[in-house]
Amino acid sequence: MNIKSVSALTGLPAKTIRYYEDIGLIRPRREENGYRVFSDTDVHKLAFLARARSLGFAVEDCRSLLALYDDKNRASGDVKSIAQHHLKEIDRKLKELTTMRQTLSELVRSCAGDNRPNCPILSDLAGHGALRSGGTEGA
Amino acid sequence: MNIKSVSALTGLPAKTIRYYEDIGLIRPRREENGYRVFSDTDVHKLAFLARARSLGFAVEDCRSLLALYDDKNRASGDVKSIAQHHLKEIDRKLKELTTMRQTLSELVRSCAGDNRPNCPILSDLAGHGALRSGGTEGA
DNA sequence: CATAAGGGTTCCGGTAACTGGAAGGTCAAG
DNA sequence: CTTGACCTTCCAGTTACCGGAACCCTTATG
Repeated sequence: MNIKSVSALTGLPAKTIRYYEDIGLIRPRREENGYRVFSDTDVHKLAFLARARSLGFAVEDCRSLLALYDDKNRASGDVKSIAQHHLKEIDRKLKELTTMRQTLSELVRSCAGDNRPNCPILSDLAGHGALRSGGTEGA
Repeated sequence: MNIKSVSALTGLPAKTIRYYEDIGLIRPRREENGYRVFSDTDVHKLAFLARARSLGFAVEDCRSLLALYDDKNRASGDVKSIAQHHLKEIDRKLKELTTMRQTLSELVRSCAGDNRPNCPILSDLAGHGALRSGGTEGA
């Protein structure tokens, strides 16, 4: 199986597949002419990676997950631990984005969005920095 | 005002302030000895940038926003347009993260997380790639 | 006067996870 | 023999910085 077919099969761009080889996530054989040859196992691993990445796992997490997957003596606790950590990260990002969204949507709502210069969005951006003092010189 | 004070005042690391100068967001004067001297205007701009960045605006958006802020003949519509675009991006990310969170939390919940190897998380990652066919060679 | 502390400066490299593009080899078809 | 579709490697760029090295300036102190 050549890279194009694997790409079609896994949904991963060929560039990404080469990259994954570069960083040692897979080790496809080579033909005489230098072309990569992907075994079913390689394809399976790539599909695994694609799925894990789509769930937002970092590539290094994916490496660990893949290793655990290969290890038939693994403890599911190790897997769960990685997933929980990732889940926390997601929650952190969600919280941050939600806060941003809240503020930003209020600002957008309050802005006329016409030809006039008056703009609550800019006022907020400019005004929030309540600089205590320190300015001893002019512009 | 030297960089340390400005850093304390704006909450931006000195490194970041230098970076913002590098990419042309501010242009502080220099003393004879090469030290940066920040005017009140510089500090104000940096506070503006800090606030905009905290709302998730990309640095290039910040550049545009700063330009609009400086332009007393701006149209608030231009500002609003940038903000709305950013808001859409935030919504996109929120949606993506929410989907991830949903799947991931189910997987985490379903995993025993003990010493046994059986793991629904790994099963999901491995199983989702329903490879249609194509495998003509073994590993 | 030497030096140490605590500023400041520039420049280089690294981060995450790829993506785009150049330059060029391989292979089957016409 | 050339065209076109593959494949290869390698280099650069992306985003928004951070860490660290190597070095300068200033002031205080023994």
